[in-house]
Amino acid sequence: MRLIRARPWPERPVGAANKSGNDTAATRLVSPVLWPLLSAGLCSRAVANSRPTIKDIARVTGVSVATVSRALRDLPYVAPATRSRVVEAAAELQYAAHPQASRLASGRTWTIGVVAPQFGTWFPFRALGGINSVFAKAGYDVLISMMTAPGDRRRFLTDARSFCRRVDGIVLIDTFVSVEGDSAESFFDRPVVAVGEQLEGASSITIDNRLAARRAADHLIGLGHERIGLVAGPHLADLPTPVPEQRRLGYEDALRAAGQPVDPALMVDGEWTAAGGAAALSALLECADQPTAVFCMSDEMAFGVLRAAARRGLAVPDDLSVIGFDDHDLAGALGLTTMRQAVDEMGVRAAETVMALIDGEPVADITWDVPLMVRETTGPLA
Amino acid sequence: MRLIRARPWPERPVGAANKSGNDTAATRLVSPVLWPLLSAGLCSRAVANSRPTIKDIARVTGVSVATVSRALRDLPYVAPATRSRVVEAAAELQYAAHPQASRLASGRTWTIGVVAPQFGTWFPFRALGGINSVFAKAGYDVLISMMTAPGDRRRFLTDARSFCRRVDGIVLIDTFVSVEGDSAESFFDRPVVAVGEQLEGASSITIDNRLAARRAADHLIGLGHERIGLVAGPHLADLPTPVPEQRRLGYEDALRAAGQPVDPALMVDGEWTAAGGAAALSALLECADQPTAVFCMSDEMAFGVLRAAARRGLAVPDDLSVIGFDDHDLAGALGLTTMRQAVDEMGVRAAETVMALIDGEPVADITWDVPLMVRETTGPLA
DNA sequence: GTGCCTTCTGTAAACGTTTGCATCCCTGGG
DNA sequence: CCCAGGGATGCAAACGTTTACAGAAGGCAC
Repeated sequence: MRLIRARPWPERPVGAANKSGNDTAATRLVSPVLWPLLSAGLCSRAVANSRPTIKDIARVTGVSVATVSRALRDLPYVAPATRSRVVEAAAELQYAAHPQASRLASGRTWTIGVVAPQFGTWFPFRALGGINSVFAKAGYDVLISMMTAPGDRRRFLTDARSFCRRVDGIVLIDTFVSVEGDSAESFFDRPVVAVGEQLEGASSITIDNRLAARRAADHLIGLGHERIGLVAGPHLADLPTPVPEQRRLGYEDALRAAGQPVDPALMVDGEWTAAGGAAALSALLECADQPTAVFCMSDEMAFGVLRAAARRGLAVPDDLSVIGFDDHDLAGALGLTTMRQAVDEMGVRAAETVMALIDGEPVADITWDVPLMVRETTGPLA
Repeated sequence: MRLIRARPWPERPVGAANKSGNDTAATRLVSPVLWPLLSAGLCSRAVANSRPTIKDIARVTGVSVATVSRALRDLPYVAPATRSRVVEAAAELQYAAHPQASRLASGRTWTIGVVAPQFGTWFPFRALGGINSVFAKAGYDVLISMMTAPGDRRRFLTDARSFCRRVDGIVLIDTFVSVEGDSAESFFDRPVVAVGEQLEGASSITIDNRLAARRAADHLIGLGHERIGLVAGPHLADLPTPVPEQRRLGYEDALRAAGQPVDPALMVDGEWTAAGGAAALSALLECADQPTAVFCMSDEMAFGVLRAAARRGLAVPDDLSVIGFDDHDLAGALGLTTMRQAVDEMGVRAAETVMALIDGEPVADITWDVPLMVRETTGPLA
């Protein structure tokens, strides 16, 4: 991709030339259209700085700024001939509206805020990819913001209030913020869509974690396994998410429905990381009655489990079946059986939902399906 | 994290109440400070909408808006007593400056644009994490933008020009944009820092791909390997990056320095994906003279190679040594020997560099070190 | 011809800040 | 006592749009 030169009249010593009007042809670097205006001293600072304003277009075309504004925004009540003259002049001058001015006057920012506790982990990152692709097409800017635990509450509130004003709508990703005594929409004063969580006053795009976990465990049970370990993700101190609990409950649901005992010794902590998953498998294998299958609450932990199994010489799935949760980028290539959480698609849908809300259309909460992806790490009990 | 109620005077039917002044005590939901102003009809629309402006603070404290503006921004020439009165009133009214208005008047947007060809891949994502953490602390907003091949050039240019105006500085991640006939800085009219690429007129944070690749191959050579395969990433059609070629050259440098032949049959395409890496290993193993070690241009491809090796019953590193490139999140946990490209640190540095440029400080280009991380997938020739 | 739409255009007032300049007051040196 | 100087403050003009409102011109029915 090549960018062509964007500034046809660059770096001229503005103030002097503009005011004294003693330019010679040699120093003329301005657009032919603009030149008469400049030399007549009719030019605003912005133009001299090579940024034409709506006023300059008005002067070039001989209409008022109001008409220019209407013409460029495709509003009605502009004569076709006038409109095309204005549009042409704008193109010639390479006019682009000053975003801040337009926003101040109209109140519309054409920006969407995407808020996540962090942008260093798989989930928000994948969601952001989907979200961004939609907004880019629709002409919205995407402003990202990490919502961290408020050390200074007053500062935090000011920031949050200020943030809202910069955007037309908000997408929350896994923030698990509870808005005390107020709905999300009225707190943020903007349409809000929550991905991966339920929030009062916000539309939500979620999955049924409990059901999905149950179906993962059911898959193992269906293969004949009777000792099924759980590699759980812990609660994070500053993130009050119900997700790990829901997945644990789903796992227990499946065991109970199958008449299997729920054994705390089979439930270990994997820290949401591959290294944690590897350690978790070691812990599980120290059980007197070792599991023949393991359900991991995330694919990353499952990768760790697979690695640890390989090092111990356990064959997967013959000696040990492993199922994950997420359908991480690498899961397919590594053959991991898992529950597919289509985060990018959820992000796309979240973006579409925000835009619908902004346009005043009614929307419904969505529970996204979590299909089982059977690959090569699960098999029948040997 | 809990958010306390942000709007002490919500949802009152503004126009009517404000103008007619017939409010009863029962409908009083406004702040005690604000109430007298409201009932006296002294209130601006923004306040009635529960957004106090600088004018309201001026009225409450009995000073001019200029003084309020100065006081809140810690400018000199404000009496301590005045300043504290203003600050208190602002806190009481939960005042936050209107971002667009402030930006229009001052020209400073307090926003940084981060541009990448896509936000769905490992590199820009990790970089964004580092970049965002810095800017969040420094009080900058982060605006992300995908730079896609311009289908409509005029539209693209307008967009680019408009984008620039929204930001104080720009971070380019792996965009490999060439700015025809103009330097990046003058094209964008803003300070520009490029991560992972060199660009005229931009400060760059890069690695020496050729040298790093050479050191990866040297590591294998040092272990005694004499048939070393290369799993290469292809050029992507719309992304004219020199990276794959540089890494290939580094690989060849190492072979030549060791007196080993450069055999085209040992260089195969891995498509930058794990699946592609797996396929690439299959191709390599069809050589008459099979490689005993493989250098992969990315960790993701290396993961695919490891997986394919395991399926074929090849022991790593005894039958096959594998080295990757990147130090992907999972590389450590999976024991992959690799060249560490500390993308998040590079992102942090890029962010700091942009801020330095904005503040007018001089900065130098940086070549980031790429250390060898020896783990468990490489070993001496058996 | 008159009155009334409709279409088109212009005037000017927002929008909520920042900032150059003028003014006022106070202090201290002469 | 006068005057210079500087701290503190206010006034008002930007900044570049959008938009309510007014008015002009033309068409049409009566």
